Amino acid sequence: MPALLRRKFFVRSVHEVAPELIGATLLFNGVGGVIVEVEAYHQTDAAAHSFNGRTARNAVMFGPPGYAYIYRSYGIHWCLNFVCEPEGIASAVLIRALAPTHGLAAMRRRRGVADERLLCSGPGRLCQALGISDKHYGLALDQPPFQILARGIAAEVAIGPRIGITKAIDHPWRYGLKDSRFVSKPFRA
DNA sequence: TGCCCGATTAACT
DNA sequence: GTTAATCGGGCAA
Repeated sequence: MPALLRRKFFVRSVHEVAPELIGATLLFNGVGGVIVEVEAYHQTDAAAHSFNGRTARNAVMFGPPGYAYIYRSYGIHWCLNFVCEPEGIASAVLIRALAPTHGLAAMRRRRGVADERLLCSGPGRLCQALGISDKHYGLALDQPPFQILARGIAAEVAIGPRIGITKAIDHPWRYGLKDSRFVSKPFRA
């Protein structure tokens, strides 16, 4: 059984942590899969929610690393982030897609679709499939209901520009598992 | 208080 | 390819 990722794993630059999360396994109440797509957001990055300072919504980003930052997107969806860097840097990694491996039946029930590729291929879909919402804001990532398992072998990581943002669009801070069918959008070769 | 807009998704043509 | 759904944050007034 692979090692559980501890708090210390997240006390580093988002640009170091994000690619290392590719291939790790994320479980929430035992439901989840292999992380195949993430994006890094640093406080000095105009696209980050923490860029304009601390607010009620982003407060957990300004606290210690290793906790879940969850926010409402477009008034409809929930999105999950892992807070990184030493406390106060206010940076996080957005979890964008999983390859489902655990609890497929629960995911299909919550999502209302059968196709594996539509269960967790997108940040909003992933949260719906795992049952993650604002109730879980600020929870520790190294304790239940979260379980994050280190990847066993090195993963081939694809890199590209981030999706769905209008600021700082040129930074190549999106990371994916090379050739995975479960990413939300393909990476350019 | 009012207004604009977004780290999205699904259902359209 | 386009667009509606839906609501809290952030800022102007």
